[in-house]
Amino acid sequence: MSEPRRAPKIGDVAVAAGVSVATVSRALSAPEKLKPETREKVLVAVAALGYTPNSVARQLRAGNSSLVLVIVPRRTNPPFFAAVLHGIDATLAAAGYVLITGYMEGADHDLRLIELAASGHVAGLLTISGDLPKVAGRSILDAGLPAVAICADPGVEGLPAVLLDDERAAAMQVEHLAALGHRRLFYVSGPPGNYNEVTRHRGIIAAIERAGLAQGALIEHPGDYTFTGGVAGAKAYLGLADRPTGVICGNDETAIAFVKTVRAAGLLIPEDLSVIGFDGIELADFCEPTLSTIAQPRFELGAKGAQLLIDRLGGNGNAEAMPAGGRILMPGTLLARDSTRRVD
Amino acid sequence: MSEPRRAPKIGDVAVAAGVSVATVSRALSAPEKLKPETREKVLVAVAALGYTPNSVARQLRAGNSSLVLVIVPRRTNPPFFAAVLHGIDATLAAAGYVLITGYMEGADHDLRLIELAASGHVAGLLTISGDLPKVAGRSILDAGLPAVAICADPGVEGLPAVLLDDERAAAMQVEHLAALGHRRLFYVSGPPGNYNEVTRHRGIIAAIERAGLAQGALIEHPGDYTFTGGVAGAKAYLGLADRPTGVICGNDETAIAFVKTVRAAGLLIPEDLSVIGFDGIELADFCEPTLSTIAQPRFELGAKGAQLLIDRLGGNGNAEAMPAGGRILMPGTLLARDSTRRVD
DNA sequence: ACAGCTTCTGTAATCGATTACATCAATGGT
DNA sequence: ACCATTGATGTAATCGATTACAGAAGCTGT
Repeated sequence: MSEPRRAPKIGDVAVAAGVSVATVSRALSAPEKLKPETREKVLVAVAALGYTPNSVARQLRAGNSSLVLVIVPRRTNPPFFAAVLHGIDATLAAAGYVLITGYMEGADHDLRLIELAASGHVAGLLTISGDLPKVAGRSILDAGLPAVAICADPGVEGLPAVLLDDERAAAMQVEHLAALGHRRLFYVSGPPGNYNEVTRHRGIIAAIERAGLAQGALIEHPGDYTFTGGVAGAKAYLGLADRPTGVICGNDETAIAFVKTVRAAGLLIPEDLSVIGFDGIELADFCEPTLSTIAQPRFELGAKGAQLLIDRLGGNGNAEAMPAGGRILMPGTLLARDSTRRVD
Repeated sequence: MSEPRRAPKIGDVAVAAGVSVATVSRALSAPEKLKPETREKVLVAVAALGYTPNSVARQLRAGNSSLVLVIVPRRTNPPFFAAVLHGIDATLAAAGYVLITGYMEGADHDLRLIELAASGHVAGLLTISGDLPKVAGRSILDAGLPAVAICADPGVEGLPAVLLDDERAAAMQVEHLAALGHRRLFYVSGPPGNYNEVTRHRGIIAAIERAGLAQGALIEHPGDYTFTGGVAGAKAYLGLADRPTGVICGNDETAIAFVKTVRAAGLLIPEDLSVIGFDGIELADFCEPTLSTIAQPRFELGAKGAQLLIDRLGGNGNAEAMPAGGRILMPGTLLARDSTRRVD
């Protein structure tokens, strides 16, 4: 194995080009300050040596990082978060930033994320998890990094957030079923206490009142946004003496598992009951029957959140992009497909 | 808004503890060299000031990074890669490393990854994409970082790889269908040229020969490991004059979309045809009918690959963990479910 | 021809840690 | 009682870049 030769440093380039290190540095980061022919000489040397500036050193001196840490909840809903991350990454990359994903996991692990945030490596913070890493009294926000929340609002003062209008979107689930004549509803929720769950629940309750449905029109079962949560919800539903005809699920995975389970028990969808999901992942259009759902603008949520962070990093303390209250709400879209229909 | 006070530096701690900076540094990274009471004094000051070492400075001086860059293909198969990433992250975290995900995207974007690898920030490299970032003659491997490939072998000399035994696993797909009496097969492949596709294709051809099936027993249609690829494959299948009874799909998403599409055309599964997928994502057990597939040990692939990299980073040039040839193959597992059955 | 400006480039300080080396006190062997 | 050894800590060099400041060279106007 050939000894991988030492990476060239700025001094090597300076020697090769016959100039000083300052000139090399300027050739790369402030070209307009150099005589064109000098710059050219340096660039030739850079290319010849295959020089890449050591950005650790650069960062130590100049204090500007190009890394953005994204806090992602562990192990739920990969197709959903993948799309949000895509939006984030595309936007960050266009502005020259690099994305680091930090998965929430548990105390030990989260502590590492907190230290990473305080370590000086990271320029800014995005979170698409409602729960921020917080260990032994230390929060990841203590580092004082510019931060933006996406998809879920951790409810921290002064933390801007780009959110789906969850309350409205959940109301749309109810309104869709109510419009189809369903008078009693079953709801397989998200994890109790979760930001999205709490907000959507509020929207559901309000919509039920507005639709003039009865007091006890809603039967709830706690879920967790997973397939297995959907199965559990379906079993609870099947055990009911008098089953509602409309079913609202906290997300698409829950809905798909719910559908699968009640069909296995002999029920027909949408003949016997209607089911509506939430999120609008690709899969919802490839399951049987195709799933009615509320589509979130996943890519756009990520992109918008990333853009907001970039604006703050750029030092533009512009209120321009940021409405009062620090929240941007984006609308969900009803996709009416085969899993819901008019009640007989 | 209160001015976020300047992060404390090692000098501040030294003053607070009444010792020198060297002592503070040692208290944190080589405690055994200090008198216990001195160390204690320093730790108290550290806690009081909420000091976190600036790891940019540490890294510049000591040269040891704790970041590992993982190259992930863009936008295919999130549930699959999420599980592999989970295995990677869990293993890295246990050893004190932090994961950076770099999505492959296109020339501009990939160049940034190449520069990141050369920038000194990163300790090592993992790739779960068969294609490595390579732009204008520069490869991400030029930086000379310790690297390990997972799931797909980029075919680079000296690059260790942790792989599924794709050839064997694909053969199992054929064997499963052949054992059920299917004599003619349809194959919706992965992207032509892709490492996994090429390897599995070889396994399929070999297994067909061993099973004594006829020359033209296999009809192939190129896919791309996505839902839409599965739909396209199904349409091609439906257009066939004399349809094979056994269908092999490149992955589970392809299979699910395939199933959905041919059922919509009125065919019954498994009565009219059997379909087998590949990967073993959760969803395969929640679709209709449940999907027979080859499960990959996703978490373990990631964990094993990460462990291999950690071993190399630790300086243990131990051949112990690494067999000759630099490849570790892990077996797939046949999950026989409802989408396949004995041909009538 | 020379003072006063620009424009370009070089010298050296600096970012915040780690660590080689120096220093000093305490200990032990003879 | 003295020298060698060990242990604990401090001083200062160092990692590889950026950048404030200084100096040199080239113009301009009088």
